[in-house]
Amino acid sequence: MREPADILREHGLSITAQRIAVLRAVSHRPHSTADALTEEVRTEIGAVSKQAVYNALGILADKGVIRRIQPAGSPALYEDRAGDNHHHLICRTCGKTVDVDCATGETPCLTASNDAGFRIDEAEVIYWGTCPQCLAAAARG
Amino acid sequence: MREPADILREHGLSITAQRIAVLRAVSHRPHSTADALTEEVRTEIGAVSKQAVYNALGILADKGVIRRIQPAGSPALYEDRAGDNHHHLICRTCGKTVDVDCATGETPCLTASNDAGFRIDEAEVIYWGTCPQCLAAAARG
DNA sequence: CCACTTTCTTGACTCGGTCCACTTTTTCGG
DNA sequence: CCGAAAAAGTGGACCGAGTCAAGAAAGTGG
Repeated sequence: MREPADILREHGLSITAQRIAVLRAVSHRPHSTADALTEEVRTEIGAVSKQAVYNALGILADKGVIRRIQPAGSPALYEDRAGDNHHHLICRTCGKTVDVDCATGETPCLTASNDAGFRIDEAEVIYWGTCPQCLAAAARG
Repeated sequence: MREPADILREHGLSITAQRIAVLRAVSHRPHSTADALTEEVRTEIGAVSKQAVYNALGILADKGVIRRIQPAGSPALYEDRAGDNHHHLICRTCGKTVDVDCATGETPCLTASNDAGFRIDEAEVIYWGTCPQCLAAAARG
């Protein structure tokens, strides 16, 4: 990821320590919750309000700089890989989340079998399963 | 859907007025929130506690009788079409939710391009877009 | 450097959902 | 049928994630 300040400038956003730290945190720890990112930001700049973090995450997600994913039964996660509409694979046991590219190409799966007249702009895909570690743990008993 | 009481019996669940009414409500109004279903159940049997509804929805979803979907930014929705792993198409503007069958077959999309060693058991797909009505409304301006 | 806009802070609050202690129903063996 | 024992339901407190709102503190542009 490029310099956080540049990214903010390019999107016409004011440049603040909080936003820069949030961007760094997302980039450094993708697939983290707002809470975890707040922690990370605090270790970097000392203090932030939870609101500032939500604010930054919200506007950055709006601008398409970062991406928000909201898996069922979990708080929202944020990642800096945005704009390529890749998908996610989540472990039901430990919650580990990994990126997956879609087999069908660049802007994948954007065609439903029957679109019912909708204009579709995004296909969100989450694969649920069990990660290798948890599989091994289960096998051991 | 078959007789609610039979369904409950088949899954070894006690037969209660609340559960029957919940099943009927889900069947009658698919893609509803727990709250809306509680309303529906109340008109049918007079009163239920919110807990009883959550309880019934939870256990029925566990048994695979109904399916729970949790779109980003919305409370969970429930539907009685379960077990065929179909997908959903949701309007960003009005929230209308419709079912879509997957183009690729019976148990669709269960293969990620790179499974990272996970054992995948479900592929959850949500198409986001704008429904015909909202498109028309936007065009009128 | 100053006015003005944007952002941050703090703290209350909402919403969806869960927990818990207790009462009511169901179920099932006699 | 009847009467435990088990399963569900009730009501109310509670929780976590996220939002709202008002005032304080930057950032921005002339």
